[in-house]
Amino acid sequence: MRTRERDIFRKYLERRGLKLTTERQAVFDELFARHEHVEADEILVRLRGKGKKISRATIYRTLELLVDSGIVGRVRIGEIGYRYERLRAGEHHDHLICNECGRVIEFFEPRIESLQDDVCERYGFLPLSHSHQMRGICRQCRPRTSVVEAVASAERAKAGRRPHLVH
Amino acid sequence: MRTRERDIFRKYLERRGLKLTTERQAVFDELFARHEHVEADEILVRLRGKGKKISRATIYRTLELLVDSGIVGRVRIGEIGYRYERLRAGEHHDHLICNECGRVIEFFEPRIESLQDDVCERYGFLPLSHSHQMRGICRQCRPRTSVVEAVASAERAKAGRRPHLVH
DNA sequence: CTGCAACTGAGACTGAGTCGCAATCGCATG
DNA sequence: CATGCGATTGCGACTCAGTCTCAGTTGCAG
Ligand SMILES: [Mn+2]
Ligand SMILES: [Mn+2]
Ligand SMILES: [Zn+2]
Ligand SMILES: [Zn+2]
Repeated sequence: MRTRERDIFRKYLERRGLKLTTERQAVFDELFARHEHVEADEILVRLRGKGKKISRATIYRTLELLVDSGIVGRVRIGEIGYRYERLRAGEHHDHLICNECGRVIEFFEPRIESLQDDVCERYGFLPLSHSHQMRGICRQCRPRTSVVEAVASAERAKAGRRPHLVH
Repeated sequence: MRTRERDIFRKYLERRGLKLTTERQAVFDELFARHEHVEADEILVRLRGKGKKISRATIYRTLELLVDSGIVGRVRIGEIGYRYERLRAGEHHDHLICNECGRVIEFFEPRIESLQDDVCERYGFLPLSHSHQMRGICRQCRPRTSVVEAVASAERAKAGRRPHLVH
């Protein structure tokens, strides 16, 4: 399984004169085992839990390679740090993030993508990448959290760790 | 000047039983003096440069209040840390960020905003905030950096600090 | 004037991510 | 098999934005 992306990775390493070591294999396998948004240290504990011996530095170094090769995405989901996710070649998506349960919903809206290009053209800007995410309350959490309560919740949170309400 | 936002801030503090101290005034003034995307430590050195005595902790604490009050925005422009910008009440914008010169261009595209709501509705998601930014090469940097060179540049950068090409 | 909660500065602390380096590996060559 | 050599790894030190603690200060209400 995942031979498609494994090939891309192997070729990427080859082209750079790098080696497909067992450590790099292990990180790859862990990331491509299932689709999720996982942080670097989580990968570390999982691999260690499986009895594999690997260091934190190697995890980070390998993630960098995977991201550069284009088959892994690095996204800011929470306030701090990055999460990594496998990508299917040629596909793209953006994220909805629930402030209550942390759930991550992926979406793709071609009309938004196309309007982005319009905007860039308007400014003579050559787009190379973008990140677009919305934060709020997901379907599962909505019944429990009405609109007014959501605002109140944000209000309350100001005492402790407030959800990242940029803009 | 900026009495509109200053009033909002004052009322915000009042409602919470907090005080409008000289330190908080100073941070407010520095932020609202001109429109830009500035980091916390930059505010510190500027205020110190003006002979004001203020601590880093107070800067951060005040910025948190300003963001909570809704008159200041906190954005991730670079790879690390946040930048702060004054906001005009009721207005909103997103960002284009140049990978070459760091310039930040603000844009607002109502059709994107509206499509965002469509997407959220599709998933039963209640949107509370969003962040949307595109990275690439700005008009000023484009003549010097052709499309192919931009890719090559990204390629080259993989050795050193690569530009944040998420997705 | 007094009391008390809000504030502040200084510096210790946290935690994600990076870096330097010595030991090791994988492989090609003779 | 021995040698050479760049790539790789683990370890731990390090960085740096941001947070926290705490003791001393301020400012207002009673
Ligand atoms: Mn995703
Ligand atoms: Mn802006
Ligand atoms: Zn949820
Ligand atoms: Zn530029």
